[in-house]
Amino acid sequence: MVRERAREGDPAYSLRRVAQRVGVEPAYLSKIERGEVPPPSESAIRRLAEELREDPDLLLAMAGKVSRDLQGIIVRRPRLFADLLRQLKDAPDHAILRVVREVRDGEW
Amino acid sequence: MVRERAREGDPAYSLRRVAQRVGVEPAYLSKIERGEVPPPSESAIRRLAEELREDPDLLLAMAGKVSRDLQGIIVRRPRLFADLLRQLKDAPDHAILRVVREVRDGEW
DNA sequence: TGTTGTGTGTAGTATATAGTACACATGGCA
DNA sequence: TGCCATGTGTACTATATACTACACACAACA
Repeated sequence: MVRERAREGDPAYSLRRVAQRVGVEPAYLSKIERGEVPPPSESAIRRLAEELREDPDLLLAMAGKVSRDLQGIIVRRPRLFADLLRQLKDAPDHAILRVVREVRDGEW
Repeated sequence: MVRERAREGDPAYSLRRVAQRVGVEPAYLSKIERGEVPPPSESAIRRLAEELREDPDLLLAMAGKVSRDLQGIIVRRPRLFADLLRQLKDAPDHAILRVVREVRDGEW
């Protein structure tokens, strides 16, 4: 799953070593990387992301998943956030970014 | 699960009849309503929502779930939407509503 | 040339998910 | 008082999820 073979050459990032540190069987990690098995659990993905210094939300997305904490945010105010997301579904990236910035800079 | 016993008195909305129309066993629906079992699948919740004329996103939220289509929106641009949601996590309702309206009224 | 490390194939398994099937007690009403 | 519909308790069950365990073939290198 896009293990950083960017770390190619660095033997510390061999499949086996990474699997060991992340706490899964090497055979399993191998299959995950090649998409031979369905994506692992959120927690395994998080451990992998940390190990590889990748964005957890990104790796989760590659697995077709959404972080539990984001789901929690939506679940607390489902109608509000459902509307928001569907509204922004096809909005260009820059428009969404602008909203993020607006909110961050406390326009409310 | 908040079956509309608002439809109290209307025998068409007895647990058994609703279960029948929704396509689940009465015993199962009974347990769902009393929280005796974990929430049903998204598709069962949707059928229930339609039958009871309730907002699917709301019923899904009560079950601690987020609609697959909303997840799909996030999964396509995880970093953008993750930021947005975390930014809006504690924003007051009216601020979020304002954003929804802004976007709808094409401020981009 | 034997050990060590590499990735991978096959087989199996524990737990969770999402229900079904049937029996039972209760209350109305004909 | 026999019948019918109501909600519910108990006991299963099928499928998916999330892995482990072990064996194998290959390559380097000492």
